[in-house]
Amino acid sequence: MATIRDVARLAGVSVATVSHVVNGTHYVSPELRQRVLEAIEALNYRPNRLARALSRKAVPLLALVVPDISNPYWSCVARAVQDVVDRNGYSVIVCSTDGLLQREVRFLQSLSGWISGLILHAYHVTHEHIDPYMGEGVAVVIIGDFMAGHDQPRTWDHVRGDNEGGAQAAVEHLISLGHRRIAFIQGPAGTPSSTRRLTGFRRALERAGLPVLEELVVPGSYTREAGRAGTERLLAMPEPPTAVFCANDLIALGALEAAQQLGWQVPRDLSIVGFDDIDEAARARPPLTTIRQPPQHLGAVAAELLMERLSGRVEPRHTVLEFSLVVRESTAPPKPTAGR
Amino acid sequence: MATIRDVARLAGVSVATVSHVVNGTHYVSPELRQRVLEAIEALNYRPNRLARALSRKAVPLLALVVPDISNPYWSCVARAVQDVVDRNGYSVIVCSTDGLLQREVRFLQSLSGWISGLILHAYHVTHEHIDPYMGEGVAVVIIGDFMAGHDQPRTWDHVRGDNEGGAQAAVEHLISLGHRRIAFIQGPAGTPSSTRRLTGFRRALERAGLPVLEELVVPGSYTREAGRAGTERLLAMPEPPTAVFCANDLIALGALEAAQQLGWQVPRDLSIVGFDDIDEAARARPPLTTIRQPPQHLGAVAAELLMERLSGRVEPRHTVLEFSLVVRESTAPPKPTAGR
DNA sequence: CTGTTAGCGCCTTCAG
DNA sequence: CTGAAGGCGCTAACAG
Repeated sequence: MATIRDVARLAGVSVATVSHVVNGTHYVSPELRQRVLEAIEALNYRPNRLARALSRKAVPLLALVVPDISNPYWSCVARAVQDVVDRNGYSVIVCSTDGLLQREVRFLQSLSGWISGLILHAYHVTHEHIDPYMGEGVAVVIIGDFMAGHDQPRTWDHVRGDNEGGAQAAVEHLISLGHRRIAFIQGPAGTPSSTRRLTGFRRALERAGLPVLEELVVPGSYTREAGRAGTERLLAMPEPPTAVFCANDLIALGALEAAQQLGWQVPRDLSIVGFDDIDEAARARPPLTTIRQPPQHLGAVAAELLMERLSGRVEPRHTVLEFSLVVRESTAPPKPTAGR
Repeated sequence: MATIRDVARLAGVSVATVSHVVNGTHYVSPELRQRVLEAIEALNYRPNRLARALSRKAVPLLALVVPDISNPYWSCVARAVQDVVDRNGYSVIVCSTDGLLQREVRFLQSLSGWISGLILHAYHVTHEHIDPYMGEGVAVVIIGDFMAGHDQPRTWDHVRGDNEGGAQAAVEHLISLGHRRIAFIQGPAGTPSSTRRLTGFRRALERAGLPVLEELVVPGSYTREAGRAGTERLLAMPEPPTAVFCANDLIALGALEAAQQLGWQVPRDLSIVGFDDIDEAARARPPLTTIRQPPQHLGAVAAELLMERLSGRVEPRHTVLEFSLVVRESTAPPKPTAGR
């Protein structure tokens, strides 16, 4: 590997000049510039990124840690992050943890010291896990809720959606349509987002003076399959629900498929509402009523917070994204004869 | 951040001594050792990985680039790689490309210069993409087939399964059971693995003197959903196949579900065979007949090749993994009355 | 505008 | 066994 000195020697200039043309950090006369460029070409010189980072005291590498990059929600977040970050000259390493604490920690470990910033959706990980690995130097932004009962992000930036509020609004929409037997298909057990969406679900019911029917709250995960399974189970009940609120759009999409396959018409026989408003939600047939909290927005905001931090801001910022209810065609009043 | 000099000063020793106790690279008297350890503790000293890497001329970071980490096949490969690599003191960054050339290239770009080794399943990427980014210094091992028609891995290590042979064996198994109308649900269009499995499928048919019925070769992707969809399509034909060979186990699992949901009994009404033998294959009901080519093996071999390379081997190695046909309970002779 | 020089933080001979 | 000194490849002041 050729070094900057080799280039300087071949071009007959000093290393500083080479550095300047490489980094565009200073004016260099066209002639010298040309000679330098030729030398670089001839030697196939590539700056050593390690040395550069050590010298600049700044690593142009960022990490994004999410539970499941194959979930369209997260891949959308990732894309948004990359866009913002690219424009600022950083690269980002995306890590998928499958929601496993062990893998979350492992990533932090192996990344520690190699990145200057981190965007993290923490299923499990909390301050005590992160602090030892990510010291002073690194900027951390948390996306999504921390576990309830744990310390909330303190020194870091934090951006999250309003899970409780969104869930509540979704269920209130169903109630206002006249639904009384409303089911909830949950996300992965014990995760902050799903837990909070459940809270919102309960609250809406309580506020309307409706009972929370525990048998209509079924476990799940953030997948289409879980939506299918949960729906099949719900619709097989002696007294099935007339509406189902799903912890995210993927679940809702699965619910839609399952219901249709079983011969139920949506929304005539069953209303379905999702959460997030991923791209596919609008493309479903019927298009999905959902809580809009676009992942690209989340990703962009998180990345921007990170950029700000990296360029000097010190006081932590805590952002709650706004949501909106998007009423499309998967919800309608229940049939006059309740149940089936 | 405390540096090694701070520690040395506080402990009243030289930096070399600190370095030796940190790295266990030399005997240090118990007394000094203790003092150093205490200083490290007191200062919360952590070696700067960048500086260490620059000095040692060796980065302890590796990357694994795969199309889809949420696919159990690849996550299994990843786990195997991590195990091997961990034992050797390396960390590995896992990147999921979704099979997009753009993302493959982007990773190479951003990783270039930060890793000392790379394990890569290339859907699209070839020498011309990789060479510019991964120079002399980095060890590359390719897993799986390169695109046909492109240069095969030259200077790098290469480990792959026998896609053609495996597919051929699978189909021969079906033929030997008496099947004549055999369908194939493909993987993603144009990918090396799926293309080669199709070749094996064709060859088995041809060798047995059977016609290749093009309408029974349906497009797909390496997902359960594709298996479902393909199967629904096949079984809706006026003259449906009596057996279906799936480009991987995930597809086969989807096929199984779809067939059962449509009221077909497997294997009585339809034989199904998969490829790979992921863990779920044996747990399916009925357990899946498949081509065993265990991903953990692939991962382990790839990682070991990488380790060897990193510790000095120079001549490239090219390994073809053996496969075996695992006959379980998803295949049987066709019903006497062919078709349905 | 260009060249010289002193680090960045660590490792590693090489004397003592 | 321990400490001093040089170097990894690059950047950034600071002279000239």
